[in-house]
Amino acid sequence: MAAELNRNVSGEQTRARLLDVAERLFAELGYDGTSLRALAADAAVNLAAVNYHFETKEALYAEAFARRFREVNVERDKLLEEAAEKWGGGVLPVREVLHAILWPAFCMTQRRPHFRDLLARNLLTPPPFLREVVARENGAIMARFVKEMMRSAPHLSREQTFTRMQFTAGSLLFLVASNDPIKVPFRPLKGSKAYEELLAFATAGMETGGPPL
Amino acid sequence: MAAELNRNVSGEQTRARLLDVAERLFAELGYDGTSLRALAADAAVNLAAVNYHFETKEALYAEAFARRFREVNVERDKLLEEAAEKWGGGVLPVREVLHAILWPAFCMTQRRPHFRDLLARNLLTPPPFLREVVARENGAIMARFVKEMMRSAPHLSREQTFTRMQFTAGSLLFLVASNDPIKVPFRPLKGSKAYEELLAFATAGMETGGPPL
DNA sequence: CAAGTAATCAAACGTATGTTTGAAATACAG
DNA sequence: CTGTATTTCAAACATACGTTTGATTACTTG
Repeated sequence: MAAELNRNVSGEQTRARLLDVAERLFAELGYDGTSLRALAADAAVNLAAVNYHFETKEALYAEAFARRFREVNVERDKLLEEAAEKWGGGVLPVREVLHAILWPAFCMTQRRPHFRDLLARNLLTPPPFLREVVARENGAIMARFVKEMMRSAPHLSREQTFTRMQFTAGSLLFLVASNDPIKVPFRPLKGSKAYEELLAFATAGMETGGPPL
Repeated sequence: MAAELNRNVSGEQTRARLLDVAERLFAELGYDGTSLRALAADAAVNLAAVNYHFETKEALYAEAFARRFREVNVERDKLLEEAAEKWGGGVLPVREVLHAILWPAFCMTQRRPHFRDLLARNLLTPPPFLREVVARENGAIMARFVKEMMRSAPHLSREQTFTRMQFTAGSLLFLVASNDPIKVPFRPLKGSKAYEELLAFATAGMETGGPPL
């Protein structure tokens, strides 16, 4: 009977430490490149603690990624709702819809470089055990924003809208992902300059007419 | 002395079989997910053949990826040269420059789904031993096309041009990469329709004015 | 044919991995 | 304090991996 209430005594601390270290190491070295021994040592916990608190290595990896990903999507929903209120039920400008989906992800990747790397690793080619999670989570947010975008860009078909939203997502990821500037005689734009550029690019691409059939 | 000429007796066959199987398995299962034993078995060669013909697993992986990547970039250069001739030294339309860089990659990923998956795995988050190769190869092609694009889009700064070319690359990758349509109530555009959409999106994004400073 | 190089093969080496186990320690309830 | 559930710990388990080795076969050259 003495349960359900004494959860956050000490176990929560090691659990949290494991998640944080997992986020960093998995981001830097990938899933296979990170051993649970190195992870446990870095978190200063016993090796068996991983299996005790997360059952398996895969579950730890999935949780480390999914918790930030969900944060981003919650924020996206919030921004979209706020924009909808601001425009009083009317049609949102394309730029406003794009901002709602891009800004939370941009902020999170700027604030947390490790999540940025996890995103780059898992959005296009997630490990098999993560495919379902990514597909569901990303599918839900896509469905919501495509529906909204179709109101803002009525010149696009359903498939066109979805496809161009994919372009937008790809642009975002390539902007934030660590292209190390070595070997390239350019420095990419940084910070707000970079975000303005992304928004301008995606808005123009979204607003342009379809190809001549 | 009896060397340098009897190279393609039988060794070339196993070498080629290994490369083809490597392309497929590495694409499907990733670098760590593919064991040399499974690879050799699939290619119907002895396990030690891999180390004999390629020295290491990493070298095999790098070669399997780089050979197609180089094919694409050679084609890109060719298309850009042809376009330059066609426009007689004048300024190329933005759309023409984009076509030269997008079309070869689009074709290759359509014809070879395995290379498409390798591209998705290695363009953003390559294994450490491949970072230099990708950076050099991709950096060279980027430098050439940014230089050309700056003539076609003189309203953009050097950094803007580079950044928007990154957007374009991201759009391309997200178009071709296998987003399995499960969990999403949309079907992405396919084939030439999809390519037209990509070109329209990127052209509009490239041609739009910069953000107000 | 004879000699020498290239290629194939079965077997073993050394090592690193995720997970499990059972006991010891810690914290809390009655 | 006593007893119970939660958490930590050192050790071992079972297995899979990339690579190397040394012998054997296939082939080309002189």
